[in-house]
Amino acid sequence: MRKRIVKNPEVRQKEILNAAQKLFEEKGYENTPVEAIIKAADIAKGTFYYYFKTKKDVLTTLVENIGAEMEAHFSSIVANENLTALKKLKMMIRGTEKEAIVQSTVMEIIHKPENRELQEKLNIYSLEVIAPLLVQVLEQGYKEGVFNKIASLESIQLILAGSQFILESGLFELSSQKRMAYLKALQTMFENEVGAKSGSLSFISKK
Amino acid sequence: MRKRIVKNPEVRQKEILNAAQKLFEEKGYENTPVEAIIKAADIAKGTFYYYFKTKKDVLTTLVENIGAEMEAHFSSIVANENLTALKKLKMMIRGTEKEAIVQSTVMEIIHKPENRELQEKLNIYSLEVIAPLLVQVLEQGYKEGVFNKIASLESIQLILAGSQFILESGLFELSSQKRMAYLKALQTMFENEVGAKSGSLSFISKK
Amino acid sequence: MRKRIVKNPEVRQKEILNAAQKLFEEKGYENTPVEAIIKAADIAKGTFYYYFKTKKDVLTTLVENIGAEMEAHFSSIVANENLTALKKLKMMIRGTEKEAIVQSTVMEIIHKPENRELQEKLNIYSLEVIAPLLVQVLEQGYKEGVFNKIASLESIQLILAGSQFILESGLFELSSQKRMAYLKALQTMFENEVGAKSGSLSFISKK
Amino acid sequence: MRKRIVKNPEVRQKEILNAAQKLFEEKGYENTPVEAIIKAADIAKGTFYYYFKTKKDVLTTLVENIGAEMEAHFSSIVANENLTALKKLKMMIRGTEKEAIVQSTVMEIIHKPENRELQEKLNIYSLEVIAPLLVQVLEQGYKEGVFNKIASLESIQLILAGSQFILESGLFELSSQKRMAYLKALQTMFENEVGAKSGSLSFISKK
DNA sequence: GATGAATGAGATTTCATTCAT
DNA sequence: TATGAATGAAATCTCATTCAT
Repeated sequence: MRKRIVKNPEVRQKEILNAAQKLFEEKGYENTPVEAIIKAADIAKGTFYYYFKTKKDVLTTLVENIGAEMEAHFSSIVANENLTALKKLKMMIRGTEKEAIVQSTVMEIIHKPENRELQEKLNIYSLEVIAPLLVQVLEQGYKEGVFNKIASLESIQLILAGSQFILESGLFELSSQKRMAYLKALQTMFENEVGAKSGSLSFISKK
Repeated sequence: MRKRIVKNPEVRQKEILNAAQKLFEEKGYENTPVEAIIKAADIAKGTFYYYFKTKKDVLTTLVENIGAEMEAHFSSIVANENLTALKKLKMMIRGTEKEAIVQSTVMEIIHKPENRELQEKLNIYSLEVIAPLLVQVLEQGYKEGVFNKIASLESIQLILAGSQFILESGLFELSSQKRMAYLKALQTMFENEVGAKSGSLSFISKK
Repeated sequence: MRKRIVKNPEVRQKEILNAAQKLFEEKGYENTPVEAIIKAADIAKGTFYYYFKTKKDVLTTLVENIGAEMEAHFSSIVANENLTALKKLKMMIRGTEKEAIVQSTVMEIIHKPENRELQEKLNIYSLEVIAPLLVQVLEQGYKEGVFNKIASLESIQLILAGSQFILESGLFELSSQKRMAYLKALQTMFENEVGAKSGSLSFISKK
Repeated sequence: MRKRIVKNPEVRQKEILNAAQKLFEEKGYENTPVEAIIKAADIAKGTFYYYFKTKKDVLTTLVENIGAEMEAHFSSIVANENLTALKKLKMMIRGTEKEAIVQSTVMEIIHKPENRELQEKLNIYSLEVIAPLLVQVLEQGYKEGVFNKIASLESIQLILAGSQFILESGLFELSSQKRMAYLKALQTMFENEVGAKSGSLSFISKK
């Protein structure tokens, strides 16, 4: 029998989650047997089911955590008083170098078609949490005079949802030309929605 | 042992599809074991796999058929030379009474979150097939002078994808107020994209 | 974490036994997880295993206690110098009103087929402890002249074991007629074994 | 993947049963994991659960089969017109050399304490099937004049049940002396019940 | 003495899929 | 073409028991 290793439950749960995340990342959710998670986390099967009701439960928790990270990340951008609305928007849409790295892990997982489920949950999260933050930035932009309309939360969500489905779901194979065309469309729609000068949001479609 | 019942292959395949569609509708794709399909179709397991390579293959075929119906339906609208672009747009977006019925079956299936898979495939189909038809109508509208821009296929797809995810995925519980707000946003975006007079596409958000 | 509640060890053990007995009674030994016992006794798992080596150990202790009660009960009957052998025999086999109540709890537990284990252990106990007491009474009866043979311990045990298996195991569904037939057979066998007049032990089969 | 081996379902079931019986015999029911049966029968796990609902189901079927064998065996003895009642009784109780071998397999399984469950079922079977056959023989003996009473089915069942519990359950460790004492008691009880001359059933307790 | 996280063996279930007939 | 027994991977579930704190 394996040596009993007692740990702080939260730490243990975190470890299981980390192991699972790594595996989901590498193989996808469907292709990761619970057995693999157990081995990676170096725990007993019983322990797994002691911490999580089902395998899907791991996924849910994972997404919730990732979502919370995203929220923290974007919130901090929005809260930063030293940035202009445009700067913020750019950071939120394109990511900065540093943040891009943070994102990469998350996004790699998300962008695999096997991870549809994860993806979908995260998309929902984006719409519910990130979209309102975007709106805040747009309002700031309106105050700053770079935008002359305030886009509704709904329209932002529609655009976000659309771009997630098309650009990030991995359900479409997009040539870089195709992708660019979508980004251009996105840029235009955004500019329209906020009443920004044409081209002012060109960072959206800049490679 | 069951009596060996030989049937016209196409008939047999249709029977399996019908049985499967009904079950997917009721229970969702994931919650419908092949076992259930073969019972409903009154065939042996082997027969199922004689007609379909995999369970997913049934889904794919089903979606293709539904998609083809959708395409036929929308194509006929688009091809109808007696209709104005606005009429066509309205019919395509809202459906006429008759078509609404046709759609209902399809839509019932689609709107359940259990049917993620079915839904997604159909959404893709919509973007690939219906969106171009919509663009054709928009072009007709441009010629007719009701629109003063030609929206790009990409922007139409983005909008369509967004509204499908938010309004039709069943992933969000939408109060009728919320739904209305989204429809309004959709209307505005559409009007912006085609350069139509504000309110000219009010049918989108009319209850 | 639960507050650490320290109690008198004997009290604690008694509480665990009581909780277990109640559960075994209701659900049977096999269908009572240790989990249930600790909840009922409001203790931690570790505490359970501090007091009892195994789950079966609880059962054993329980049976020993019940057995000791039974022994005390029957011993007191046997030791009573004011009773004739026949009276004693009657009390031991039929029970008096008062004793019947005492027995009821025990017997309720015993008579369920789920409680095979408990039952079996108690049956063994009966054979080892009660049977010798019965023999003592038979010897008294011999001295009193109501019996003209002294039955061997072995024959008494065989009869006792048989009647326990058939009449009290709960493994057979017995109509009252059937049960009566067995009791009659039992009476006759007993009378034969002790050389009593036919009918002198009729209390065995009296309803 | 293992080569698919299709067999007549009855044959396959028999094979599983045989494998299980052998293992139960060697290790006992509780100590035989389903996994072991699967390996021994060289089948897939799915196949096991395709043929048997649960592990216990195997046991039940096994006992039913054994019971049927027993019945056939004893029935043939009873039906044999060339044998006297005493001969038959002897064969049924002691077994002939040949039959003893047949029995040995069965009995080895049964006599292990781990197999309580199997044992109990078989005991019940004995009482329901074998006891009536015994009564038939006793009736034959009555006609032949060797017995002068006809024992009731109930009394035979009580005796049988008692001897099974004490002598064959494995719940008691019996010295050969002790065993002999029980057999003697049994002999006497039997003689009493059928009104046979004392000693006429001495084969019961002959070593 | 007391706690509850951790263990791991094993039974079941679920199911898509394969293949000998 | 059609059949259904057979497969096996994987998810769960159930639990008695252990042990570091």
